[in-house]
Order: sequence, then structure tokens, then C-alpha cells
Amino acid sequence: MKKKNVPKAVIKRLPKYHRFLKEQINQDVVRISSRQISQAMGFTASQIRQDLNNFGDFGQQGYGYNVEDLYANISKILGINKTYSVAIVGAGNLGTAISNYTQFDRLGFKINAIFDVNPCIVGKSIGLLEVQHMDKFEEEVEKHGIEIVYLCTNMEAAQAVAERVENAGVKGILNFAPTDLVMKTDIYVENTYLIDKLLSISYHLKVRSTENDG
Amino acid sequence: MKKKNVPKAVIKRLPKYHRFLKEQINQDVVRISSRQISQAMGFTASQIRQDLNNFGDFGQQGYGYNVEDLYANISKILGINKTYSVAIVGAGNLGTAISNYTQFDRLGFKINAIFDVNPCIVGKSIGLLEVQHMDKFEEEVEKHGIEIVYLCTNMEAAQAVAERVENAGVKGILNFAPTDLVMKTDIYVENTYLIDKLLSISYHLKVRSTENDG
DNA sequence: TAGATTGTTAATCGATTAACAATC
DNA sequence: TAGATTGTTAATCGATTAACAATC
Repeated sequence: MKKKNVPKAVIKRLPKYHRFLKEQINQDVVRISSRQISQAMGFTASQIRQDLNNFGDFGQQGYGYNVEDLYANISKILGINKTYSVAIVGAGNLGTAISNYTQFDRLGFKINAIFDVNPCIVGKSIGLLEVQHMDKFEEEVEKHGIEIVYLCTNMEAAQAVAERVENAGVKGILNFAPTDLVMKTDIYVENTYLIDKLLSISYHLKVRSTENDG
Repeated sequence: MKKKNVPKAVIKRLPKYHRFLKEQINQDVVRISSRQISQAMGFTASQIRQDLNNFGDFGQQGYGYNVEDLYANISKILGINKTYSVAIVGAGNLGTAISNYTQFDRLGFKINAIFDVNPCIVGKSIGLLEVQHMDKFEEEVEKHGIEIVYLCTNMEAAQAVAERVENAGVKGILNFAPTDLVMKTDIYVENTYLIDKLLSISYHLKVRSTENDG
């Protein structure tokens, strides 16, 4: 098996392929060519073949790709042929919303604990879980083998909580707080940067409105 | 003023500069060099100067950049020297969470209406607003001059709602539904792709765990 | 003036696209 | 076999980094 290091740009596209192929399966599509994927997804056929060949020879000359096979392979590459144990820290509006986000659950990200420090929120039921106080965090991480934390605190608390999450041995953080976390270990942090998306909209609307002027 | 078309990669970094400069202002930093920004943000000094020079000559040889000035300039470039009129469609957990996200409000994105179709939700109060039925959508968009919609429906409803949003003359959509929207006009859509972030974490955790094997 | 740091041109690097031989 | 489509090498394009003259 080849093992050059895969370009970041390719990794960013993998979830899109995964999503697209799932749709194809739902529509009972059995085989598909890079050309067909190209037309549906808007990448070039060449790029699609290049991307996939970073991981193996999934296709067949003269035939194309078997949709089920390709989907299974990409799932495996993405590491979602297993279940992850997840905790949410911060059970405010956002934490509650995320806990109800079925899409995550469906792909094997199982929420096993929810934490907060606010006495008005601790003890509340969210789905089948009861919000626990952060006092119990380390204990519960151990008990449930928590691997990933969804960080849904406010901006001010985020850094301190992240460090505690790191120290508890959690491997990954999905950070919803609008702040860059500084970590000591190689814990993997992914930022949502919701504000950046909004600023991007703002930028593009502005550019358009000024294009009509000068 | 120069007006070549600005690389996408640069535009994606603008919000990060904006955020960083705001922090510097809060810490009463008056001037800063590309070298200092470089060290704090982890880009090269060269890249920072290249990025900024897409929009004008904001610095001064031998001095660097005035933090306040640069922040004001980037704000203007991002189009956030004005207030935007925003509506939320979908007042479930996510819509409610987003409506409470003060960060958006603080940068001038003002939520003026919230909509849903669920009879259990319509009429409910969220902050100072009452959730309205989608029947009133077009009327309210007109009344409040809505420019941006936060799309917080489920995946199934997203496409149909997006088309209605488009037809009502809204200019931009921040899409929280895990689906690619197909638009007819040049309405600007930004996708949050929360799942993609989670899959990215999964991928990196998997790569690390298999590095120890082979 | 001397020192610092920008703005900008040129060099390098990485990612995308084109082309085509291999092969199902 | 003939047609289709992959896997892969080579060419192009775009973005990042290095270097340095301009200048505050």
C-alpha cells in the first residue's frame, strides 16, 4: 500500500465524496465513472482520480468505480468504520442543539456525557442524558472512554476547559467557541469558526455592491 | 486603488486577521510589524505583507502597521462597517442557539425575524422576537429589509426553503443544514459543514492510531 | 543619517489539469 | 476485439516564500 503524505486539500474533499456517494447509494446507483462524479460534484475528473489514488486503486479500467465499494473505502479512510465515544462540554443553547444533531450520531459519534458548571443547567435532562457538573469530568471521561469533546462553552471559558479536556486524555476537540485554542500536546483540534463564514458572506456581498459603482 | 481579483486563500484569512487585531486593540497594542503578526499567528511575514497589499498600502516602511488603522481597514474590506438585517429560518434547537450567539450580533448582524412551520414552535418567544410562521416570510423580508438568512432547518427542508429565500430577494445564506444547496441566481451561500469537521477529526485520529502499527 | 520594515519582484513550492499508455 | 475509463506522468496554474530595493 502506498503511503506518501496526502495533501491537505485532498483530505478536505474526502467528506464531500463520502456525502455524495451516500446519496448515490440511496438512489441505487451501482457504478460511477470519474467523469460522472465530475459532472455532479463540479471537480475535474482528473482531480477525482488523483485524489482517490492517494489511497489505493479503487477503480477498474473501462468500468469506473463500484459505488458501494468506494463508499466503504472512503468510510474506512475517514476512520468511521467504528464508533466514537463523545462528550459535550457546555450545555447551553449550542450544546443542546448539537446533542440533538442526529447526523453526528448516525455516523457513529455517540454522545455519552454532557457537562456544564451552571447550577441552573446541571441536573437538567437532554435526551437520555442528565447534564453533569464539571467536577465529575475526569471521572466520566475515564468511565466512558471519551475520545472526542464538542466544546460548546463561551469564548471566555474555552481555553481553560480545553486544557482540562487535554489533560484528561481526550484525543480530539470540535471547538465551537470563537477562539484559537493553544494546546500543549498533539490533541487534534478542529475549529468551526462560524463567524468567519458570516464575515465571508459579508465580504462577498460588499464586493458585489461596490462592483456596480466604480 | 488597485483592483486585481483577490485570491480565495487571502479572503479566507481576512477574518483571522480581523480577530487577531481586535485582540491586540484590547491589549492596547498601538503598532505592529508583519514579523510580530507572523510570530503570533503562525503565517510568514512575507505572506502577511502580500495579503494586505492586495487591498492597499496600509503599512509604513520602518514602522510597521498601526493596529487601529489596520483593523478599521480590514473591517471595511470585510464589509462590516455597516449593520446587516438577518432572519433565521428554523427555530429548533440550532436556530435558537444561533439566535443567542452574541458574537454575530456584536459584529453588526442583527436578527430581525425568526420563522418556523411547526405549530408547537410558532408563537414561542426567543429573546425579544416571536417565532413567526413561514406564511409571513416574504412579507417580513420586505418589511425588515432582510439581507441574510441563517438556514437552520433540517436537511430535508433545506433546498425548498433556500429557493424561497432566494425568490424573496435575500442576498446571502449561512447554511447549517448538511446539504449542498443548488441556487438559480447569484445569491451567496456559505456552508458550515459541521459534519465535515467531525470527519476530519476522525480521519486524523485514525491516521495517528495506524501510524503506530505498520 | 542609520536602522527598521514595508511593498514588490522573482523563485519555489504545492495543487490542479491535461494527456495518454495500460488494461479491464 | 473495440470501447471505455482508469492510473499515472508531465504541464500548467496558483499560492507561498525569499530577497531586496525603496523609504519612512
